[in-house]
Amino acid sequence: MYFIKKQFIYLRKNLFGSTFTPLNLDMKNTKPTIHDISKVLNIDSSTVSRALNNSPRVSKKTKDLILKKAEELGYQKNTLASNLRTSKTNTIGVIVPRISRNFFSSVISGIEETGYKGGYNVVIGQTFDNLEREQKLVSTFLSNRVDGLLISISMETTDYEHLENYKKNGGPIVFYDRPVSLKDCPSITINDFEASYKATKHLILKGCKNIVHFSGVQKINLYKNRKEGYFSALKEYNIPIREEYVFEAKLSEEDGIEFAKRILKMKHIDGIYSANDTAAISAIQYLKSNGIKIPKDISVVGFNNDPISAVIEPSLTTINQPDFEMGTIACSLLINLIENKNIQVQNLSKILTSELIVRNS
Amino acid sequence: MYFIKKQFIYLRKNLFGSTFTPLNLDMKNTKPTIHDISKVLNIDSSTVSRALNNSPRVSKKTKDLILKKAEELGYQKNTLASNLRTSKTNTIGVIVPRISRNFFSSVISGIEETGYKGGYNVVIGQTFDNLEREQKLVSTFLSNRVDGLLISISMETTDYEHLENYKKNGGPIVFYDRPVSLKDCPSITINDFEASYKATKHLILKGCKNIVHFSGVQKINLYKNRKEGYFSALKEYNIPIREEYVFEAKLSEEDGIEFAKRILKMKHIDGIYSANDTAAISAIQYLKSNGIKIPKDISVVGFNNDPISAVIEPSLTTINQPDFEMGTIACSLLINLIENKNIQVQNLSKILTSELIVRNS
DNA sequence: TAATAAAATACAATCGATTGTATTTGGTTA
DNA sequence: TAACCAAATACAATCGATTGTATTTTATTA
Repeated sequence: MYFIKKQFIYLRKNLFGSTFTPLNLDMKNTKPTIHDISKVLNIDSSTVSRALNNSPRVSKKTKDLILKKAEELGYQKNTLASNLRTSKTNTIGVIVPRISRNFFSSVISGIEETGYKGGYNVVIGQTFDNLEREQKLVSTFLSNRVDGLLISISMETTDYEHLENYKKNGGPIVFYDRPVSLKDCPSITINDFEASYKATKHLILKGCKNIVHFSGVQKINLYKNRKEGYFSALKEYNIPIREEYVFEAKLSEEDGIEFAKRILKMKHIDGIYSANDTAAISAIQYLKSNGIKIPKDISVVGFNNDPISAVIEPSLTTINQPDFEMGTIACSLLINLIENKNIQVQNLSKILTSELIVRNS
Repeated sequence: MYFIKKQFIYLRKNLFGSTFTPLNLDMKNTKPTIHDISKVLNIDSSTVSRALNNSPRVSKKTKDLILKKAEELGYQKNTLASNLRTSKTNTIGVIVPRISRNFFSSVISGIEETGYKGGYNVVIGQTFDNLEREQKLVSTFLSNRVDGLLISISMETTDYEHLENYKKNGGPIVFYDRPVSLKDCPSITINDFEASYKATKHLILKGCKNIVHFSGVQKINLYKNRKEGYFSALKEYNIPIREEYVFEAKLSEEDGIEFAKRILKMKHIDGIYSANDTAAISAIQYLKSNGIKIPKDISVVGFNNDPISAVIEPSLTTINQPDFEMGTIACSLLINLIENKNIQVQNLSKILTSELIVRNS
């Protein structure tokens, strides 16, 4: 029996073209498996597996033998098989609105850094702020058995069934930047309220009386909090709160231009606090091209500290967020949840602090 | 036998807490499989599998029955098992120097777009221009049995063993932006030579006589080609080629500043042609802060058409590349290679055309 | 109605690694 | 040297879906 097996291997390795080759199929799949190693060395595949995983149940002598042969044959573990058996993929799914936004790509870098250190692969998907895409991504991640999910929800997301489904059948979820209050799902966010308060106060102290606020979709807590912070500063300085001073949109470049047009019509606006830099910057450009002097006529504060904000003239006063750090913290928290199933999820959420960067706008 | 099986299912589904439950293990893994459907309906699992894959070998009647029950049980295919059996993952691996660069995130968007349309998941990894990271990523993609690879190599990559290994044991490779001449691996690039020629010519026609060139690592063809294009324009206008006018580095922000310092020392430089916008922009800023007028004293042309290039003052003349398109073309070519194993790989490479965008620098 | 073809379904092996249990080997003690 | 224990290894089931082959059922024709 042993001899036959050994001979079989021999044929397989050396007589490809020969008529003696058992099956042509063998030519396709030349990748060696633990069974190949097992047959060549006449050692059971279970021992081979244990040796490759450095189990204490295998003697050093056979371990060396197996490792050497594995190297020699160019063996590489078939992760698919391993994952199937252990029902663990060592993969983290990341869902992000769009990677082209500097803030998000920095968060991703933080996530990857921590993920790789912890032995996890990181898989990234973009939603482009589209709900359908988000659902599809979550579903893909679920059927690919990603061990856990890091997500910043899309602007269109109001229904959380896909997330609840993942939580139930997939694994833990950690929200970052744009949280959702879902049972047992912690979130890593920044102190939007305080940051907004500081930003608005900065404008007030510079003498602005009529400050508009560029805001995003209110279903996203982050934008609500930023609006509240803006209100709170106005209140403190006895400036009347006027709902018509709050502009809502997706805060794209086009939205910024749209808002700038509105401001020109309103005539008496002297301050802008925008919930992101993208809209602030396009608004500044439009206003400048229409003869408005920044900051003489209108002062502007943005949010995110995009690289462009330092380059535009005048350079943009904005809020800097600990983006990379947000990624590392969210990721290590998620890994913690994946590996310690019985952890208490209460009080795991974290609010990071951001800072106002005063520039020339 | 049948009855026992059926009863087993019954226990499993309804008597969780009961002492009659066969095994506690069952409580962990509640995700239904085709075997669960098979048992409940008393239909063989092979038929269930075929029904779910809409095989013509199953009658419409049983198909409906199975699909309904699958829906009812909340069945979701275990992709791991499927992938293991078919040894296909329907996944494309993308390796990118860094996603934070606008050019690359646009390429990725193009790749995702095409990938999803073709039924492929897209997995992204960043190298940060580090060889070790690149090798690790390729190895991870290989052992995760990604169906094909799209890669823009890192600046440190001079040895291609990891890629050859993937090609041999993994699947097809398509290069984009930064190609490597590896057997049977086509590439999608842009006409760097012509674009550079045009950019340099533009500076010459504006009256520049002493034009320096910011270049990248010469091992990367792209930078070599851009340098050649620059030389070729100089030659055509009988401007002496001076090797000391070519600055080489990784073209980071810091490199741009470093280069600007050199230019200040050289005194007589009146033109800069940079192989990317990042370095061009930081150089402009440094030069401006040192009293140089752009473009009066020194004219500048960049490469990439980063969003910042339109915002900086003066706005930067640069080369716009069809980034999104590069992604879609590279991806559909790769899918083609994955699905048609016997395709002729000759002449599949493609060179896209880019255009000079004249602004105020 | 019997014979036959075609359609529908069941059987069983497989993908490659993991892991609980059983068996063998080698060393130690009485 | 027999008895015993621990270390090392082998056996066999399993993860969940797929797929070639065999069998059963149904429909069709003579």
